[in-house]
Amino acid sequence: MGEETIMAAEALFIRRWGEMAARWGVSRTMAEIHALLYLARQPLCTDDVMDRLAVSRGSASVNLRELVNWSLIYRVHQRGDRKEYFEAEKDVWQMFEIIIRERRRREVQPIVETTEKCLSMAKDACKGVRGEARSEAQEAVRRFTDILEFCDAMNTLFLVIGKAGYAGLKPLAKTLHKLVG
Amino acid sequence: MGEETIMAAEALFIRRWGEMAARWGVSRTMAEIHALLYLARQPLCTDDVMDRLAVSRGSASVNLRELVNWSLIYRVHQRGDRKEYFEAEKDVWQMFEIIIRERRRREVQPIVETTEKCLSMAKDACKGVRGEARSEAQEAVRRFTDILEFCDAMNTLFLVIGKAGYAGLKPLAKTLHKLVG
DNA sequence: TATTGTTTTCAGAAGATATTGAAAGGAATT
DNA sequence: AATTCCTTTCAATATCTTCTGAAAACAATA
Repeated sequence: MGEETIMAAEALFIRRWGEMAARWGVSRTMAEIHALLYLARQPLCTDDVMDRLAVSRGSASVNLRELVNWSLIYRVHQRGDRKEYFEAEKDVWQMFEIIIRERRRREVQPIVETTEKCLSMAKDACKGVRGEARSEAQEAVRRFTDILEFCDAMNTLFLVIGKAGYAGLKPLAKTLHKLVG
Repeated sequence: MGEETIMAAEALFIRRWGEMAARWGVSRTMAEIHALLYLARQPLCTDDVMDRLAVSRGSASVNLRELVNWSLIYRVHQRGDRKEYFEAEKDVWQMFEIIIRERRRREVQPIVETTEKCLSMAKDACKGVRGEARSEAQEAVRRFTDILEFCDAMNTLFLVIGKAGYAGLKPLAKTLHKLVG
């Protein structure tokens, strides 16, 4: 006992981590590899990943590269071995920051830019018309503005959280608790 | 001019909103319907949705129901009309709260529960072994604990944000800015 | 340079997810 | 009770995503 229990716990965690990721638009295998490396005590190579997760070499290669792109794992080398090994970022707060930063850049930036463009179009439309059509345009202006203001507030919030850092998070939350009631 | 510009702006926004959602694991059509209703000045019926987005009756029906389940849109009725109409929640902050609450319940709760179970397994494993195997188990305990502590901190944070409400968010962010430097 | 070990690529296969459209189900009206 | 209008359901289909495995590319060593 002991060894097998650990393996079972790891397998359980890896599976769930993958399932969760799938629901957030991240490939299951990529997340499973990430979880495997997060739990591993030493760097693993492609074959280790293939064996532990039963995936093909192609899939392991592609997903490992993607994880390296996200900076969630690092390439490391072992002296006297030609193989490449991979090691996960183990700091959970760091992981969080990386994921937020990347997803914001890739997935919220575009919607913000589009909404800004839509807002400007709606404002133009306002000028050109009177009556019913105008009040419709004004309504559109309001909706787009609401979205943008929300994004702005969230932006500030994450900026602050980032600055606070992990250490600062708990005291931060406590302070807020008082502040807010 | 004016009318067409507004339509163009709305179409642009709807498309982008759908694309973004797809990357967060939400069906594109469902998000497009949501965006359409968010922008609409009056409630729309199933046929309106079918016409504007060029989707089938089945798809419209399923996705509308799902949006109602999420409480992101409401069923409304128009006097003298047997059709059902749908109206979106227009308060962006409310939308945000609904989405966060639901996704947490559906998608983060499971990983937290699993991790708790994994932690307890790892702790058990610790007791049963000595030497190398034990230090491996201890490492696992640390990793699982890190995840759980992070989730806990995030939990508190969102609790506070929820309490602050939208009105409170901007002053909150400002206060924090000073607090954090 | 040939050999050997390793990683990457990518066309085709498999799998997962979303959509369609027609039929069945409900409910108000005549 | 029959008709009409509207919504839901679901099997078949289409679409989109991910994986596989073998070949090509690359790189270190002999």
